[in-house]
Amino acid sequence: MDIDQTKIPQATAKRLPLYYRFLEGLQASGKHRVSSSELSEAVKVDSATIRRDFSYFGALGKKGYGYNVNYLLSFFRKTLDQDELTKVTLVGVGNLGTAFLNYNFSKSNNTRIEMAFDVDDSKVGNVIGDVPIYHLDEFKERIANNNVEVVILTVPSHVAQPIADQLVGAGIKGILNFTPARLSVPDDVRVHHIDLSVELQSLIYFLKHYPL
Amino acid sequence: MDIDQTKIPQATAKRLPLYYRFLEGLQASGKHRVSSSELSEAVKVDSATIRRDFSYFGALGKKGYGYNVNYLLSFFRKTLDQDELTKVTLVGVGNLGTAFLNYNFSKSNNTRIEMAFDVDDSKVGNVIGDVPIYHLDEFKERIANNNVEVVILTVPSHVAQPIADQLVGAGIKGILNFTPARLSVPDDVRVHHIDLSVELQSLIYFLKHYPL
DNA sequence: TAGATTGTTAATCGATTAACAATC
DNA sequence: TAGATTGTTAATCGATTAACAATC
Repeated sequence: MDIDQTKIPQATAKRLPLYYRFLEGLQASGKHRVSSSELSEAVKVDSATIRRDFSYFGALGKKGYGYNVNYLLSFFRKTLDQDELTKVTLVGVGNLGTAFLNYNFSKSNNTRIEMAFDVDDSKVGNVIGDVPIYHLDEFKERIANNNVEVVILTVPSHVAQPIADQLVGAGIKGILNFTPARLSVPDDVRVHHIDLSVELQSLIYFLKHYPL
Repeated sequence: MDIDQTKIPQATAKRLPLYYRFLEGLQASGKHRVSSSELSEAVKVDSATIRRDFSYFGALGKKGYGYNVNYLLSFFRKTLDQDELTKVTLVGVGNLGTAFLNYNFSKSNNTRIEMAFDVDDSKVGNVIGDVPIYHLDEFKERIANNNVEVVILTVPSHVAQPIADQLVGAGIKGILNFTPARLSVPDDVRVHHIDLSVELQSLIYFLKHYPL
């Protein structure tokens, strides 16, 4: 029943959550109206890019006026499915995993870390940041009952691939991979990779070799 | 004394640390020779892209043979300044900050988190993962003695901008920003932004709207 | 030599952005 | 109307990749 959004560029799609979050802030502060140049200043994206991004969804603004905050927000709420709760699971309750459980991502969002998994029996049975920790062996049965599609993967890198295989076998369709390992997954599984050490290394490289 | 590397595309520069890490693994496993297609399989980057990336640095391989692991590795070691230690500081010892301190990034690398800072007196004076925690008020004087150029920023988002201003005032040139806030910094300061919640949101958006 | 694999050419693709006519 | 700001055109830019001549 979707309008064909296939043509929306990936770069645009990646910015949508950012726009959304800022618009929430605007609404909370009671603003009713915003221009692409104000938005640009706030989210650090060129104003032409913002107008172009919005235009993929039709004519959302009014010439000479700008955009109506409430309208834009409710439009993006639908577009981003902010009404449906997306259930997320975390696998690997180490340093980083624990931080994410406490952090709890979800703050006022449509996502919620429902459960976490680990193989360490001293962690299994505990609750961190309201999230219960189960043994990884129970993964498949637990998510089957729970309709989970996305996993945040924070395990040691040498077990990342076998565990990813297990997750995929259990029906997971999206993995947010914080492991250094490059995962091999079937075509219908989407992996977004955040490689913290590469990020730090490349920042340093840029600093030394691309003076501003 | 640098060769002019200004022309190396940013996309290439971002992949260098990745190549480097994988080559270290190859060397450790005793391999002497590797082809662009083997590399491609491992790091999930098209083999033509890899050859193109390498070619920015000259002819690093041999036709019909591939690349010599040791040679490539020592070349990239120089290029990535893996011999110089880059001192890094972490600001904001909350959940995420603590995870990074324990995690310690640096594992066998050229980076080391030297110090951490927070404003919470119950944290100041502690040591986490060998890293001492100081009060943020001491930031400027402590880094002045220490030659630190890069900060990992893991503070609450509502204080991110004022604290960034303070860091910049102390002479910091690179910030790895884990805050949702979009930072305004002078032109000569480089900010890489990792927005965890946007990453999760956009993964979910892709899953729902870009079926594979 | 025969086989393998590089380095590069050339085409394609996706994303960005200046500029401005349209129009509220 | 005068002023402001959109939505879009057109140009530019940066990155990717198929294909293949060169050559080890």
